[in-house]
Amino acid sequence: MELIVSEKYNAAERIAGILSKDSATRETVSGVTVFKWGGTYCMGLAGHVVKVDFPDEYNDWGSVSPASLVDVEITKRASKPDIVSALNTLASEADRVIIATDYDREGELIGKEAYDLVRAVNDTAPVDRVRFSSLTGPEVRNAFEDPDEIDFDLAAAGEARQRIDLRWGASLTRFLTLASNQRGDGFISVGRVQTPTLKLLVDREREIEDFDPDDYWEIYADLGQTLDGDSFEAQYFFLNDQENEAERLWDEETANAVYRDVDDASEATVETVDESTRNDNPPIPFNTTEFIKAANAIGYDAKPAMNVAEDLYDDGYVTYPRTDNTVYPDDLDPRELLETLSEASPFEADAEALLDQESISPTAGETETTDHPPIHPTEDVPKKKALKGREWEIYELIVRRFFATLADAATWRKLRVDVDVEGHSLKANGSRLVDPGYHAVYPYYDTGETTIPAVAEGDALQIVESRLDEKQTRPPNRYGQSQLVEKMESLGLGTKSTRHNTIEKLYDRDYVTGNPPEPTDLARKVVSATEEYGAHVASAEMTAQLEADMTAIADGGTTLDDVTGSSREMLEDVFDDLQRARDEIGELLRAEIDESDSVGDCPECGEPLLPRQANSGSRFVGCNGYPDCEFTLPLPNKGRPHILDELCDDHGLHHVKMIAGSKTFVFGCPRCQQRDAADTDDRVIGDCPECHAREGGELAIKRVHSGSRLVGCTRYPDCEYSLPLPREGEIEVTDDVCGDHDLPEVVVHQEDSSPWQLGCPICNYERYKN
DNA sequence: GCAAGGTC
Repeated sequence: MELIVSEKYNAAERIAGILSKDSATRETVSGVTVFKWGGTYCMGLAGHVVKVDFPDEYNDWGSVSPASLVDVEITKRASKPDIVSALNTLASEADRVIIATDYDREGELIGKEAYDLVRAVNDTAPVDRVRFSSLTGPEVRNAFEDPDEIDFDLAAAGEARQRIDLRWGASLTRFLTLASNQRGDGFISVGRVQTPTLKLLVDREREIEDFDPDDYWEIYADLGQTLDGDSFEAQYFFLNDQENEAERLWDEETANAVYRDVDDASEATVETVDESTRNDNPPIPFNTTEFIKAANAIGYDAKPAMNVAEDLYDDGYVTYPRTDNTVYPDDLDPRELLETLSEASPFEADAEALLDQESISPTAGETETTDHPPIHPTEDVPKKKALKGREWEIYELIVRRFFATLADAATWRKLRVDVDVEGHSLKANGSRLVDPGYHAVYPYYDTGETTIPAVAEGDALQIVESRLDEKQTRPPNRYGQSQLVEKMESLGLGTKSTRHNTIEKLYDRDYVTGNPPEPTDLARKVVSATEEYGAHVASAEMTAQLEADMTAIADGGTTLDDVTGSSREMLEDVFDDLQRARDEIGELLRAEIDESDSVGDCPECGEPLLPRQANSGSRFVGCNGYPDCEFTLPLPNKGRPHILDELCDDHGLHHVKMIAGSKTFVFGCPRCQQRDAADTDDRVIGDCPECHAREGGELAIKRVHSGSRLVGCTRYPDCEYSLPLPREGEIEVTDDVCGDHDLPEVVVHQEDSSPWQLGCPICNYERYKN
């Protein structure tokens, strides 16, 4: 017996129909419908039927540290038990198995998963792989006549993605969730695709908030043959330094001066009249992104649009809606499809008009793939009554887009008139649609015309009215859903099948609200936390790197283990930083800030000031309003900060104690410490042994940001030479000079103890080292 | 309860 395995039910049905010449019968195996003819069975999977996961004992978030997910083995288990069971049953009896999953990377992995399942119950039957670019008779028959082998390297590339996504996503999600004491469905989710997508929205929101508008002016005049007849609008322009045409005046004085001239004048003289013809080419075929964009324009969000398209596909009315392809395959005969569509009354006239064109040559986009054709209607045309309102609306959009890709270009007549007013130039642009071309069958684009009357060079026109508009530059707009899908596509984030789902997920997780999606406070905090501590997962760069690695795996240039191994090392480093900053991250993410955690109110914005730790490990007091407010104060790096009840008389801030075992000490008011540090002028005590000969660097006693002191080179950061000094006590620089190092001897005066003869800082450091 | 990717 021979077994054919395809990626989905619909494909299995088509393949069975083609290969059996429609003689295949249905049978049910383990509750799954399969197709049978002669000695052949054909079954469809449902995409991935196995799932990567951690071992069961790692499912308890409470008892397993998120960091341990970095190293634990990843297992696979059946996620579609019925289908796996049907495959087992059929595969165990098969003498030959043919993998016919989609012709793309994920299809190769799904095929390899089926191969593993087959091999578990049957270690002898040969397993072949067939690849075809469309589910049509010639393509499919061709592929089965000349079968190939599974590309295990390509499948391994897909598996690398699975493993890396699971490890990073699950471990970081658990870490952030637990660190912020979130419970239940309030978990804080991050991932390679969703977090950079969210960051796009947050970054744009930051841009909008930070936007500083500029004033500018525009000048308009309404011109007519007579003062009370028809008029048209002309706009002032000038040539800027680059000799480009500009309409915006950035200087109020100039704007007023030009406007006075125009306003005082009563006539304009026509200088030039330019007439031209512009071709307006029809749009490219629908891939998923183009479809979502068009559906968006008629009021559908990304996810609902895809849901309707998937329903239409299931009913057989349109081709597969998840595709990157923008080039119709050779086996699509547009004329034949037009004839079929013309038999359906609502489209008859438009289809006939297209069939009457001199030639029919479809447009094509830049992306051509091998798995599915661009979205187009099938030969099976539904009656309008058979569909719900939304379904018909989307179906009509797909039919009309197909029409548009076959239609002629539209032609516009453009008219440009330049006039002179007192030495100033004004222009008017008119446009008229002389041949509607594809617009006749695709009425979704604006074809508004701007009319300008016939004028000739040298004509004098009346200035009916003039206007000085004061305007301001505006911040960028938020991303709309379809723009976001396009941006994701250009960055390689997600796939045709997932982008709309990822956006939906951002809504479900309370990361965005409204439309266009606006990021919530939680989203800003999650993005800030991941930017600071797990930057790789917040950046689209991770995907770019993964794509490159997957290509290398597929080409045999590297291996799955190498790629996942170095990814794990990187994740380990991320966790080193995360563990150190766990408390700070928790505070950052927690919705309500506990007053007892705060040093006081930020003098700049009033938000609570909180002890934090940077990626580098260094501690500081930061404003909870970050990143909007960047106010900080120093903290020592040694020990954990503890907020005391005692308040500073000068600044009203709590004193801070640093808990560090026997080295525990009271740091005091961070603001006083900052002031004192700033007041301490660097005292030069000698030459830098590292760089004085070459660069003239000198050694000075310094107090650094954290409040600790050192002897360091004045050329820091170019020269990093430094020697330690004690934190506490007043430092006296004596006149005694060390014979070995030519530096003064130092004495430290501490409260409650006799002076500490520290001596030459270099000698002191040598002793300390030993 | 975690990701992203298939598909239903």
